[in-house]
Amino acid sequence: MANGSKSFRQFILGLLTHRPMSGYDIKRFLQSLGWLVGSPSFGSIYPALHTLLENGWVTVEVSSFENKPPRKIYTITEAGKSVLQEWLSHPSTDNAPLKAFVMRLILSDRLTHAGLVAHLRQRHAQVADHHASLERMSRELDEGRESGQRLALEYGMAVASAELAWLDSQLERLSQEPVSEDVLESVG
Amino acid sequence: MANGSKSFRQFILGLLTHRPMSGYDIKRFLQSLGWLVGSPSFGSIYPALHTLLENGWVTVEVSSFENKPPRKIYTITEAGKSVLQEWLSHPSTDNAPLKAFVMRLILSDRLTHAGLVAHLRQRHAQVADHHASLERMSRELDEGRESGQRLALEYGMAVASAELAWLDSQLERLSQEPVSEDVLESVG
DNA sequence: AAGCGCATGTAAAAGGTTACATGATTAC
DNA sequence: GTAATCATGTAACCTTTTACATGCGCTT
Repeated sequence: MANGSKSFRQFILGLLTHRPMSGYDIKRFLQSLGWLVGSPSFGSIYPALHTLLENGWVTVEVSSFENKPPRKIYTITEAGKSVLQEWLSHPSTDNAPLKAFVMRLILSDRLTHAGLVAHLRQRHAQVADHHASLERMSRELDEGRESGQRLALEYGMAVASAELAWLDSQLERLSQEPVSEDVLESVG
Repeated sequence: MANGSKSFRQFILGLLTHRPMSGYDIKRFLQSLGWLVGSPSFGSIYPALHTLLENGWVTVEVSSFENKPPRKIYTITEAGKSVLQEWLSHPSTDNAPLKAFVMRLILSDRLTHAGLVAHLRQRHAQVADHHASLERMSRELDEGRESGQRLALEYGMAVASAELAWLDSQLERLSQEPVSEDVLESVG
């Protein structure tokens, strides 16, 4: 494929469902999100937008806004919404150039209730595996030796535990909450 | 530089201070560590080892071990220990191809007590910034709108909080614990 | 008119994965 | 003898960063 990875273009396309944005807007948004999704450079953002445009999934409009240099505002098209929905419908089996879990979480407005639950559950399973792996390594490690490695394992387990707790609480909340109209809608 | 990023070669070199390993060993070790540091492929591990060898920072020994196919065991040299120490001595200002914090944590055996504290403190400051950024975004977000984004922010804050708590507890422990001989030694 | 912040763009280089090729050893 | 696991290696490809180049509009 031409420019940027598929999942990255998909994510940008998804962001444009929130509101029309320029490349600069996207950069700032991702920057403030920090390492939750990473902070891609302009060198990957602009080409990705060009590809989305070529595919007809977005439209551009140059907008000179209040004494500011002209900006290119990108808006998602119906075709764009359609392919996005198609992408979001099948769960991400592929690997994650940017943190796939958070990307999908940010776009979870466009997921069904069941889709969101499935996504959280899948993550829960993965993190539980990860935690178990670290715990096994920790047991196999000699007492006293390689204190740095032990420190890293404890760090990993602490973070994984917190993530599992959060996922549990969200899944709990989702199981109690009545299914709202919002999350049932698929395409806007 | 020739093969692999500098920080990746540095990390591999550091792992060899624990014990001599083959490329295969390194792969399995990183695999069980999961996404704590990422799981680089053989295509990046072997070339990195070759570069370390060319620089004279490691030596190889082919070892046919108990009915198994021959393996190339890499051992760190004195020159290797020297450059590793040099790398570890100045704090990582540069960006992180693999998770720099965890990499350094795993190698923290070779850090001084003060060096480890500094490393944890630096991470603490970064995570605190990150958390503050997410909190600010959360406040700026309209109620009810963009529920996915809010979910992602809460996720990020939950994980960041847990990390801060862990870092606090470790820094607390390190401030109480008498400085041991182990962590004062720099080169073995 | 020089400088700065905003904004877009692109080519080259770096970094890493995928896919393939090779070969030894054990088990069937 | 052939399949499976262990083990090493490499080249082509993909993605992303780095480092530039460009230009508008405001301020001094």
